[in-house]
Amino acid sequence: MTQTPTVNFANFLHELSKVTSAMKGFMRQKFKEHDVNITFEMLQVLRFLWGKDGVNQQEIADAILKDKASLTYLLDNLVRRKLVQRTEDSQDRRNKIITLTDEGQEMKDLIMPWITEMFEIAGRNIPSELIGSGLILFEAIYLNFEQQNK
Amino acid sequence: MTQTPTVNFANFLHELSKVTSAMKGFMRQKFKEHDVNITFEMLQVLRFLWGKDGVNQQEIADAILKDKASLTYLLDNLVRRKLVQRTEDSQDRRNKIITLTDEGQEMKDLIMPWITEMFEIAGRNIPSELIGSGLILFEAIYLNFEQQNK
DNA sequence: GTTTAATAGTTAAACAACAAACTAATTTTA
DNA sequence: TAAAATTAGTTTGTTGTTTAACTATTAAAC
Repeated sequence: MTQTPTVNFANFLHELSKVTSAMKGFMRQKFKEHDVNITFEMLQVLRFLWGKDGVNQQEIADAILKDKASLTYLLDNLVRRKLVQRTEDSQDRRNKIITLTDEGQEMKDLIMPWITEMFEIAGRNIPSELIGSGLILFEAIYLNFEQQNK
Repeated sequence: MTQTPTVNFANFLHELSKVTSAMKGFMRQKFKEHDVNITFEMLQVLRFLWGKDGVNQQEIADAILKDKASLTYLLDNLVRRKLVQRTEDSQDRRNKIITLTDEGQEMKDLIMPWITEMFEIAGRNIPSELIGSGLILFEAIYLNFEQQNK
């Protein structure tokens, strides 16, 4: 067990924010260049649906780490843009089933290459073992907080 | 030079979000428990000022990675809570100098231990070399995006 | 079987982020 | 020095997040 100096961790958080905003910024730039009127957060929803369509809001929320109130709001905006639609689930009327519209489905072909490009840039000249360490590190930190909240 | 699979990176982003929200959640919890009416973002401003008081808004914005419009808003909220004050800079009247009030200064003694605790929890049982790898990784990713935007 | 729990989704209010347009002050440059 | 460019800060509009209270529906417990 090693004691990690606080100052090191403060740096860590700072760099982490820089990476997050660089990635968001990259996508925002792409959207702007191609006149695609969506946000990074809406993309998170679409990206999930491109992989698995026809689920309820809670499942999307859990998958992309947002609460259900945020999802309601995000989906309102996606419905307004005619990219997804809500249907009531006749099996369980508490659920609303979210499906992509044709337009929402088609966006995949346009946008997925940008995501690939973003990850390609991010990982440029970085050994995959280093990415692996990052993953292990994140999981360890997250587990530490989980442990704390028990 | 190793090619990093996209799927790996998507995971990376996901875990990164989990860590970020665990940390924000931890602080939010502390604030709530002790009836401290500030947010994580306001804390970022205070934390900077505890280290260096009496600077203009842009310097704070650059240091904590926010744009100046967000800073205007955050400072409005901090002024309303009587934790900081704005003064016009007589040397350069474009500037507004931000200083802590006594109350804002005193909060340091209350809150800093929570930040230390947060970092202590985060780093529990994590070798400092792994944190070091994380830092190197972030800096590399960030530089990749910087390079891209030249 | 009726009461109680839990689950899915919505709403409202306060807070925050981002872009774009704006004012005011200072610096550069021609 | 006068015009142009830069810098600091504000404002507005749209979007996103969080908490808490709320409705409706389903499942569990008694």
